Amino acid sequence: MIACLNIKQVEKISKALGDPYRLKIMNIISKSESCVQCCDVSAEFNLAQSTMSHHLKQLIDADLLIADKDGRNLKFVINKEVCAAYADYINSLLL
Amino acid sequence: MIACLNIKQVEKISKALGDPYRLKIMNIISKSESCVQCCDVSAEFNLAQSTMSHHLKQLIDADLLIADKDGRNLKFVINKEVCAAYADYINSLLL
DNA sequence: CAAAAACATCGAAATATTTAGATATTTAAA
DNA sequence: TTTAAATATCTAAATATTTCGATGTTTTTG
Repeated sequence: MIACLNIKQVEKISKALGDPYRLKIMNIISKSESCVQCCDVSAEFNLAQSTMSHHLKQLIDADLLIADKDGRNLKFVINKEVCAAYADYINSLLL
Repeated sequence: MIACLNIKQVEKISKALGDPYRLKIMNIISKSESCVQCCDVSAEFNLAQSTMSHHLKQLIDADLLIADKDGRNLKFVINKEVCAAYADYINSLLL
């Protein structure tokens, strides 16, 4: 039922999560009721816009976030399927 | 019931898992029936001994592996509690 | 259409990680 | 007790990542 990730995907996801800013971004988006915009996320950190863009790209490239372009804004949601599959992979290590 | 990890621990664990060799090490140790020795792990890879030692250290420092010194050998097992707590953290992102 | 807003991309500097070789330490075996 | 085996540590080179500023693109607004 849950998608299965290969080891390369797991590596990429782990790498994406291995940064304090990107972890916080995941938390912010996870906790928000609705979609979160890029500038909402940026506002939380003291980082250049290009840096934030880079971090978000890594989360999107790892399929942890789904980005939806809405005019000149980007909105994000957690990719629940991939997060669940990743958690599943980790849990499979302890079987 | 499951231990709760803080964001710094999650970052460290993610970083530790964000490398192909270290992921493979986790898989090898996970799949093995009994304890795995350092030299067993090294034999699977074409890496210098010092490099392997470095990778194993990172997994141990992240509390993903428990090392047990047995004479001049090191034996490893998966730290199931920490792995489970990590998977739990990931799952908490999709609530 | 010109200006502004939101985001992406590029280039370069700063920093961190990976890797190997040399050497050290600890324990077992001869 | 010398030697060998297993692992750790140190140093340095190679490589990768992070960060910013400058600039580019797209879309909205005046």
